[in-house]
Amino acid sequence: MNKYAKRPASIPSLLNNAEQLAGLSLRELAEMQAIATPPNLRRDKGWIGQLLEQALGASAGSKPEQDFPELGVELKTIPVDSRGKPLETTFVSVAPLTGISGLRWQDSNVRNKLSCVLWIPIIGERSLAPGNRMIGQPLLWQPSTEQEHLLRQDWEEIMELISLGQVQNISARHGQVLQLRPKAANSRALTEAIGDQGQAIMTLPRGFYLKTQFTAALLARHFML
DNA sequence: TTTTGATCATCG
DNA sequence: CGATGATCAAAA
Repeated sequence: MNKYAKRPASIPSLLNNAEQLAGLSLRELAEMQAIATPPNLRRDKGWIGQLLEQALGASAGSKPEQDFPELGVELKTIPVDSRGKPLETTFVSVAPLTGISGLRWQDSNVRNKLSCVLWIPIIGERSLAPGNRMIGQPLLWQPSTEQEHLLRQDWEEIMELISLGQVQNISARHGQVLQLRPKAANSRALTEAIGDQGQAIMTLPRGFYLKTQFTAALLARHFML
């Protein structure tokens, strides 16, 4: 493993590359990549994700698609404590707020992104400096039948409310495993949505997030193997 | 401005 | 002390 990471040609090779990173601290990986380690994440909230993307040869930059489109794999880092429990909900994708009539689960961004995910746990409490956090054992995951059913139910319920102009009445409590929450740099960043009379309104952009209970269960299965 | 990567700050 | 809602930075 060096700083000139190649795009893996296959899923097994990607998984193998990820396994080679397990046990390293983020500082060690950053040094191998010749990337500076920030003292905290206040101004570098995407640092961990970008570090792993580069190390594994993921597509550069921001795209609404998967990180490894030719493999159909999405890369996600997930902060966990020393017991492997997620510290945060996991962002999945921005929620479409307009032009959603006829949009089906099968064609949704949420399903597309979650169809195959390479999870990389990052072990370390918030108090731990980013460079001292450790890379955990990766997990290649595809939703089970039950998991996909839960995701679909939540997604369909939330999308129906959005299409009915109820965006502003949806709280993060809707849904069992998937939640809709604001996703914006600040409260002034607005996007178009449907109002309760069917009119166009401006509102905060929203994102779909996986609840910690869901990701915890998903990781627990792996850690117990 | 919107997408990516997320963490921060506060409340019950 | 976990969940919810708010917010941060970079790239395109």
